[in-house]
Amino acid sequence: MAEEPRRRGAARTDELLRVTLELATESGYAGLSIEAVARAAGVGKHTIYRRWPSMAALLLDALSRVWTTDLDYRDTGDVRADLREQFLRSVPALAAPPIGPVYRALIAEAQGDETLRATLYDRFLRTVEERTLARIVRAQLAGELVAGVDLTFPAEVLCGALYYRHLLSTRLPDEKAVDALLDMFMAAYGR
Amino acid sequence: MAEEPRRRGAARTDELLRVTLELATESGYAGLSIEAVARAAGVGKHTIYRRWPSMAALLLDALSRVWTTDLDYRDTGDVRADLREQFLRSVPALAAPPIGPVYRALIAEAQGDETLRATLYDRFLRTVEERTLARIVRAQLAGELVAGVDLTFPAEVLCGALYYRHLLSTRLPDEKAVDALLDMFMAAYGR
DNA sequence: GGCTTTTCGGCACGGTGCGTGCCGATAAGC
DNA sequence: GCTTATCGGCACGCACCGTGCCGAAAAGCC
Repeated sequence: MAEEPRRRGAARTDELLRVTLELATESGYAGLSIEAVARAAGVGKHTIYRRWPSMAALLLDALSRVWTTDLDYRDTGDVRADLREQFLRSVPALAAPPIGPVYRALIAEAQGDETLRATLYDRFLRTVEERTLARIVRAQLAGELVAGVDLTFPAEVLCGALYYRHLLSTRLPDEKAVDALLDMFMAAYGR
Repeated sequence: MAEEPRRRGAARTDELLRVTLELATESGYAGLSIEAVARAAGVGKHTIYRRWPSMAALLLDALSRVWTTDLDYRDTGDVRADLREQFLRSVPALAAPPIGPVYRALIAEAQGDETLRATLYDRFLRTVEERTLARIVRAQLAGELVAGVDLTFPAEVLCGALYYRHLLSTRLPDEKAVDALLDMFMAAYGR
């Protein structure tokens, strides 16, 4: 039994993030606590507290590891099809472990912590809104959407409608919902 | 010191809901626990557990007491103005105590409890969506909106966009956001 | 290579809330 | 006036929080 030497520093940090995601996958939302991560990693709690001030901070970093940038929209020249594909692709990705449980845990903690709510928005949701905005602005410049309209809020509405279902209902956004959302968007701004 | 006789039965139940709302107003989200309610009401924990199986159940009933039915839309014949008025009116009502803290506490608990999430949706959000739908269907029948379109999803999108801001961002829906949302809705379905 | 410094795992602590069990007291129902 | 259900109070074991202290082990330095 060759004893693995104790890892330290950056290697430990990385391993802790990995263990956190594993734990989220196996135990789900309910099992996510600092004690549980320490136990699963065979680590003292100090080793975690030295790196992150709270469970929320740890979860934010863990989420960053898997919040892949493949949320980028394609640009086939058909804005409706590109939005549709991306929306439908993001639904299972957001709901499945490890993203789903970690995300839910953060949302829950953020309800009682205004600062965390702002951080969560800045690090994840704002990016989603911005990329959505970028894609529809490109469509606007290409003549697919009406010109002369500020699309910032419409981009937010598109994202908001999807997250509303994720977080507040038990129905995930399905094809029907996504199509209806895009119907509304295209009816408003399509040409 | 005329001792108030111990209240029992329905009177106690009512008082406990009142105390819960008071506690939410004074201590906010963080102070909401069964122990805290029992302490504030001068009551044994059993007295609460006998009535509600969990904090979430207690909060749901408490929320019902203040989730006033004044979320009803007016019907002045101008659907955009009626929606706008109602949206702007609901924003501070949802954010302020006691609704704000209680609602946040429920959202937080619902993240780890699928059943609660469904109950929360059924008892509150669905009503909001249905009343919104009813108002815009009336407008459709009155010829204010285009005919022959199913407005179920658009009603959900309207509500979803507002709740998205409430729960996931630090910016409450303001006049600009509501106007932009209504711009999109009217551009899509107005005549 | 030997020494110092930092990080490590392990353990224990007090604090808080959970959900339950057991009291003797008290109000309600008959 | 007597029975019965509910009451408040207290205690328990459990879990997690965030912190402190320990001796061991790795990393860094000369």
